Amino acid sequence: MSVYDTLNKEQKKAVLTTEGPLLLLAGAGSGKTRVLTHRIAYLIEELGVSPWNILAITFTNKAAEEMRERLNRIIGFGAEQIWAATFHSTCVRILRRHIDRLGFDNHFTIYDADDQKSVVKDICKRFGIDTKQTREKEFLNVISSAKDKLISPLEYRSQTRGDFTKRRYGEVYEEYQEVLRRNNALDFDDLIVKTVELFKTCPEVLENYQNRFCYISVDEYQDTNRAQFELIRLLAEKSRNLCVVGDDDQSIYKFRGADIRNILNFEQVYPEAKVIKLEQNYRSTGNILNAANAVIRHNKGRKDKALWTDRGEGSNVHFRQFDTAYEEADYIVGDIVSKVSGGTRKFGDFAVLYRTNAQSRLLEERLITEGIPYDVVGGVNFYSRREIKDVLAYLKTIDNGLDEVAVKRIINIPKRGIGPSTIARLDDYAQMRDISFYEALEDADNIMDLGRPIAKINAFVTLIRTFRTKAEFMSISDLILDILEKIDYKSYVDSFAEEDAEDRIHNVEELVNKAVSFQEARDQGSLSEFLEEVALVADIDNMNDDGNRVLLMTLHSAKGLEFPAVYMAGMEDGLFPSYQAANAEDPSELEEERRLAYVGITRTKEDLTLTSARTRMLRGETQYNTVSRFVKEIPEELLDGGTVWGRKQWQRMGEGGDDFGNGTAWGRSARKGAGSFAAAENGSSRSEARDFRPKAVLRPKTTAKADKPFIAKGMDSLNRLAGVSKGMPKQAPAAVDYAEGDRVSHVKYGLGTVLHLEKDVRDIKVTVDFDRAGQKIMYASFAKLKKV
DNA sequence: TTTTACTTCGTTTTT
DNA sequence: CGAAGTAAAA
Repeated sequence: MSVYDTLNKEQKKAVLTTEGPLLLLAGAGSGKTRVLTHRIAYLIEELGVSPWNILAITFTNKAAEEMRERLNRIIGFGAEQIWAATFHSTCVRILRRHIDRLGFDNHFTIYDADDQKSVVKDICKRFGIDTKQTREKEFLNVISSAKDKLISPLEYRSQTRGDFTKRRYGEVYEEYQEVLRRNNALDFDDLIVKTVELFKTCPEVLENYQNRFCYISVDEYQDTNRAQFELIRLLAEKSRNLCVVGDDDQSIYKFRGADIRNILNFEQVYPEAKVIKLEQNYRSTGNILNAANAVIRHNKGRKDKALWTDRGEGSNVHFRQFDTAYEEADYIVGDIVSKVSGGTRKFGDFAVLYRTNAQSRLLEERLITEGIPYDVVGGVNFYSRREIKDVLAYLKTIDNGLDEVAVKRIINIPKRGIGPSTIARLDDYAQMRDISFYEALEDADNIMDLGRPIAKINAFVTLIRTFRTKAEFMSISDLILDILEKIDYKSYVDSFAEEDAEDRIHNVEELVNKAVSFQEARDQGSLSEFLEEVALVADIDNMNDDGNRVLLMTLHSAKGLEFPAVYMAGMEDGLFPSYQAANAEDPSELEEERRLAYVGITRTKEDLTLTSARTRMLRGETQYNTVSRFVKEIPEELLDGGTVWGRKQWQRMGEGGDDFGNGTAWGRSARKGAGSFAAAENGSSRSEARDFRPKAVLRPKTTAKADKPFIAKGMDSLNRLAGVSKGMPKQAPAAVDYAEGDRVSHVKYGLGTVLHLEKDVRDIKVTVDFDRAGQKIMYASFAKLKKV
């Protein structure tokens, strides 16, 4: 039993409390994952519970993966039988089996935000709704929050009968669901909602899962919404062995429907529930913890608790204020460099956290010029890149012809001369005959007033048919490559994106690689499975910590992670807390921001630095901000304000700064006064070397960003970024100077062995087995492999 | 039908 | 400032 002796008293109690409902209030860094995994191990090894009867739910794939890894390590046998997955993937797995009972086809596709938006856009057009007055996003917000609360279109309508505008929302909601059904598609919220619906309409299916999942645990419980609560409630109804783990102070997803009452009222719903608090923190030093406690104390309506540690005080929390955001970035990067060269830290020890994704840009620019390896988590999701979505739309069309959004996306990609008016005609026809859009395409010959485009449509249908046949026997990666070749995607990309064509092709190659590794992992998974996996990954899931790189991410993405040294940048009122949260009439919005600050602070093990800038460019305008109130909530004795900007000074300035009207100068006057260029250059030219544009050089396009294993290696990568390739041959090389079996090197992946060479229509397809990065397939003209 | 030139508008946060 | 969307021209 020695394994369990490493736990503290409360942790041990939590591990041993296996029967009945259990609420585990686990503060940041209190070892909750450890408790969860040990608890499961205890169930299996000491109580003889079958791994097959255990369900462990998390929010991110990364967390699920970590859970599985740890379980593998501590459980000798059968760990892989434990169902450890996210809410969403759990639901997909269940729905793939049973959704036909709800009138869907089991090959349903999953819609992301883009797809949802185009559905709503289409509806608005048909309903004659002006999307300038009410944006698509607004409708989607309403729909999503209704779904979070398990309110069906019907219920929504009856609840909002009196209100004219809301009735409108109801109509759109209803039609939206109708369209999704026709397209055989589900959005993210539907995954949960439909599973609940399935359980409620098919008791025997529910019972089946109730019998299987005898022990259920849910991580990050404070972030669950009503629908997720209901899902869990149903599953646990029979066994009532439900262990939820959460921290109300870390609830930061209210905007996504998280209902904190799930955790606050747990004991009412489960009167027999036991409650255990974990308050000992094993992560941070005393000063950091006290700072975190001091900040969160300003929130009302939280479960009372205070983290403590028996580690020493550690160093103070650092705070620096700068004139401009450039100087802020400059300082952070410089500080990292000096600590690394001083030998106290390595790059991988650092994380820079910020409120909004846009803030990453400046930091990246500095990091690149300093040649520091870094990763950005988030930003534009890999799978929402235009080029990736194009390819995926082809795959979706092949897999599920009912998915109208996908078909419409690619019907004219590359340009085939099928324009909006033709599509409108096809739409009308489909509507009239009550068939799907794709079926209308197949029926093009019978549509009278179509005219010339008929031939083009037929060609498209034939193309898709060919792909469908090939999909039967081809691997997914080969299918993708075949699609790329047949539609000549490369020239298409060249035509619409001259500058960053290379990056885009690179991204597509990366997708091929993902397909390869997917198939290796799953031993030939189906196309549906691939598309589903792709739809459910978040950016954080792709993060691998084995690179010794500085990490940049939003505070939201940082939840659940920890780092020896953390910078929280942009600690300014108006940015963090955000302008709208600070000015909202509902004080809970500000409290949510404060929890975010709490999350950020508690990511830190040893070194925490808070920074802010007096001036910051936001959408082309200069904004004047005062120091964040969250900084001011930290007691003076825990802070170390540096020599130049002592606390007194910034406090005085902060108070004076209020003249700016909460620190924000929104008016156009600021810009006009400075002249349209001056505003942009002000900050940079004044502070010496900040003007290192042309920006085309440093930041070709956002595409380069999340292309994640991006290692800035001095000039090499700078040249790559600078688009030096522009002068390079666009046309593929007729031959390459390496052959199968040769050793080659790649800018990004390093050394590898050429496995296979294949001549394409206009390029050479190279398969390389890289020592570090594994097997990759790439086009010779873009890969620029060097023989070694 | 496609390309271009111009206008508008926005930033929280994401499974 | 830039992306994205709209109106007009080719």
